[in-house]
Amino acid sequence: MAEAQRSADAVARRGKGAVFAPLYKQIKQLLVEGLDQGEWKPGELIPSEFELAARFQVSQGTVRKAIDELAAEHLLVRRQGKGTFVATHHEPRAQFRFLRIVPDEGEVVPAQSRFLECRRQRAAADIARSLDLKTGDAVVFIRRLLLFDGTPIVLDDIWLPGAMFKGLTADRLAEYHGPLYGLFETEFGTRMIRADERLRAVAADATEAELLRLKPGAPLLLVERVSYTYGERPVEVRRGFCVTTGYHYRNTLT
Amino acid sequence: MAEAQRSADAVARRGKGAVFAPLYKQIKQLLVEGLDQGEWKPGELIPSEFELAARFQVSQGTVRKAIDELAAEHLLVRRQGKGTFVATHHEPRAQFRFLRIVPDEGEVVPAQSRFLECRRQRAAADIARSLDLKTGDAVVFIRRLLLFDGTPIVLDDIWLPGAMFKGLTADRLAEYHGPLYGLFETEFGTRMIRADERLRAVAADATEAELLRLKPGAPLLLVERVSYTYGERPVEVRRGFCVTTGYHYRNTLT
DNA sequence: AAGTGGTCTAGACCACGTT
DNA sequence: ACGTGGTCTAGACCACTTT
Repeated sequence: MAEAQRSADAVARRGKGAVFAPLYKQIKQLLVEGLDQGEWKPGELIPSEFELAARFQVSQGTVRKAIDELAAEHLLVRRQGKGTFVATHHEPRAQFRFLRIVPDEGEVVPAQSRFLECRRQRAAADIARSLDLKTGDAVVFIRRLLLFDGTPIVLDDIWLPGAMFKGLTADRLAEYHGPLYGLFETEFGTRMIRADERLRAVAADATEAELLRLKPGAPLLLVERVSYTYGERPVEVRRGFCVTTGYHYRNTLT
Repeated sequence: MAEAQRSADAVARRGKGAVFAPLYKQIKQLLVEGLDQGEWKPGELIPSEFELAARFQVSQGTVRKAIDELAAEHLLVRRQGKGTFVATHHEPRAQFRFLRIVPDEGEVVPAQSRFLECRRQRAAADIARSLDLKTGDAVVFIRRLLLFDGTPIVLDDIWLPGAMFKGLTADRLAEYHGPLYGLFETEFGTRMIRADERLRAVAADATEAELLRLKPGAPLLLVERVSYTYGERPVEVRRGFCVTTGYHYRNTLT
């Protein structure tokens, strides 16, 4: 593309007072839309950089920069010699990205899930607000225990938008093995890509104490999470009560 | 630089069985060494991309990629039209990078520090191990309260290598205003660039309860931090006891 | 006007994986 | 041998800041 053409494009890209976005950001946005709309599904190979460059009428380097950022955000995964793939919660590398509770010593080992409840209900005001729903809208409520080495360590209460998770039942959960986000991705086409968490220390109430085999009043780490899919759309609220004797929540500040 | 020369370099870069590193990674390493050795100090302007390219005998694009990564890691800060600067804990943008305790509602506001203790002591075994010291080596111990809006919210116990923080006294702390890491950077030439944290819920003991105006046994969020400077060298151990009523620890999973 | 980082392009070659 | 991503270069122009 000639330089004069480039300049014209750069100008054309801005509307009257509209926000300016570099070409590679626009390409990035187009790729996210493709992912969001399911053009390429988790685990699949996306077109090569040159193919995408031809499709979008830009140079390969511009596509590369867009993909670079998407790979940094874990939406895509590059594999040298093979191509670029849509990230999935099923691959081992992504397995522990959202699991921050680990044993003080020893290996990070997959946890076992025990589902206690799974039913449809109407969203309370706070849950509805977090999920961008209206109070009283249908939600799926899940309660489960995470066991490490046979010991219950985390009690999770989870709320999901009912419209998005039709057909999610206790049986479906019980027969599934692997990370919950893998199930959501494969069975319901909803991929979690980001989450905000708020952590607190609280005293265990009677229910939590019984399920986690503690005395009421024992300190628990409460992790309140809101997870987002493509386009910053909230799709999960989770409250995890964690036993932190022998286990901790790990974090790296960068 | 001619392509044949390039190839020769690429081969020359590998020793016998030595690890391969792309040129830009090597440039990045050289820049980190310059930062570590104080060639450019926090807040200062580093040479332009073209100057660095000339110095290291590579193209500007290669220097750019090295700087890109260092900027992503918050070691450098780019400012369009002005140049690239060494990151500092004094600038507002970096102010809250290591402060994760925030009020549930309202603005993130700077906390007030009240120093309770500052003395030299011999390192206990666990502290020594975390700081890469020997048990019994000199360390500086600091105890302080962080107050938000006049209320004590965090009790921090901090250990620093004695050799690195000669001359750090209670008076020095008391007369200083601003983030602790700013003081460390300016007065002791030690810049914190990364930290690992382990979070737990614990019950307040008598001392913690008194200082934080709680009842003994009240749940507290315990944040154990090890901070690192250039080259992954640990330089601080911190144990923060946090009141999480009205405040929480915020985190984003990406 | 001059200097800096920011974007975009085009083309070369290297490293890796598959055919 | 071929196709993919990964690195490196060179040069153009844009956007921002200071002189």
